[in-house]
Amino acid sequence: METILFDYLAKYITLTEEEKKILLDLDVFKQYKKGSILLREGQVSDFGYFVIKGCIRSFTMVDGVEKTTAFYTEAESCEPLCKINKKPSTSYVACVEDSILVVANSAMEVEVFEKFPRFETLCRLLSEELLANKKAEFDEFRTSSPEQRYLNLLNTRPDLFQRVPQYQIASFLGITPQSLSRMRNRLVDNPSQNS
Amino acid sequence: METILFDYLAKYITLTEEEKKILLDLDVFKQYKKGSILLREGQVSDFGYFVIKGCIRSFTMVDGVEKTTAFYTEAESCEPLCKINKKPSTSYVACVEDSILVVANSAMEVEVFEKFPRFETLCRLLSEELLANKKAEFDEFRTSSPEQRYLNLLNTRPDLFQRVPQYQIASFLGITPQSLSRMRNRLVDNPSQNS
DNA sequence: AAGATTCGTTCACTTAAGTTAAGAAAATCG
DNA sequence: CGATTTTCTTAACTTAAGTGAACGAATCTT
Repeated sequence: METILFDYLAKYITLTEEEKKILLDLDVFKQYKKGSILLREGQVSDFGYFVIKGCIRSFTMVDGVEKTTAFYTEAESCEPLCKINKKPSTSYVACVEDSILVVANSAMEVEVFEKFPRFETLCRLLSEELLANKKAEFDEFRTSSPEQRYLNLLNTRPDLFQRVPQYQIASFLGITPQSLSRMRNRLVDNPSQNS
Repeated sequence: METILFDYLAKYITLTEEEKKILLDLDVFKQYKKGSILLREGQVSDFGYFVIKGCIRSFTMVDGVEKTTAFYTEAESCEPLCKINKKPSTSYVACVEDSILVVANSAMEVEVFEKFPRFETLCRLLSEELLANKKAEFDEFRTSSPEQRYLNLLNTRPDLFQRVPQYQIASFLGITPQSLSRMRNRLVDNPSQNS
């Protein structure tokens, strides 16, 4: 179980056994059942989540309708906005599947940074990389049609279609479930511009 | 001129005079004329940009058409993806106006981190905050119609409409210039749901 | 100031997404 | 296993965005 976390971190720095122990001693591995809500609108929470196994999603409620804004699966991490800006959350975070997560708050991070200063470099690099990736993903979204976004998601995250209800994928693509259903028919009837 | 930079940084940590001097000694303030291209598709560059005065934008070329993906104005910073992943850039960065920028690369950052370790904490916090903001902005985009995005941009960055050609704003909103022009007419004829 | 280019608007037409509603299919739960 | 709830699909209609083309206005250039 820890190996998923340490393999992920190994891309940035190699941890010593002692450093690994510091992390494990924090007792950050938690299990959640499908449907568990980790963060609610209005809450101010300090916790971030790293997915060991399973899938979590964030969404907002707009006029009583869920709008899914992100999916996080194995080796991805979710840092809610309210953790950074300390304001009540405007979104929800919930488990799409039974999940095992690393759950940590800012106090735990500071504790680790003190015992183990290299960890802050790691977090900086990680956060810079996540930012760069998020920008690239946003650029892609901004410059694509719903159909291109759908085909792109099929290529980049095919697993999501097996794990997640379609209406959640639809709002993730910025369209209604009806449009997604219709679009898929269009594409099988006329499989022209699939990449 | 430096005050814009230091005021910005003051939100995160208060710099000593000595620390300020270290930054100024790097000689990072540069002037560019409107239209200057800072980064081209295919280049691998290590530089990031912080806007002191002026406006820069990033865009990609898709089938010979520019797609604007970001505008950066006073006290905003632009870290191109190629700086992080060291791969050839897929996008351009250019000056929309005559601009004064802080231009710095990774080597300069490392130099500062060594002389002045608190700067790394600052960069981590900054980068975490930028990531959180980018996610929020993306969420907003994803869950809005083009019209809502336009009204939202009018509220949040009204200055852009004075500084930037409309066809660039159109692709920033994810639509064509024709659609934007049409939409504005619709809204003045029928000023119903403006916030 | 004249000429060239860029930019914004308009128009007619096509295509796709939103909306509302209904029902089928699948998953969940007792 | 059957009942209930959730999810997906289909359909008819409405609305808005994409496309291609044309033209005038604004802006650069020299």
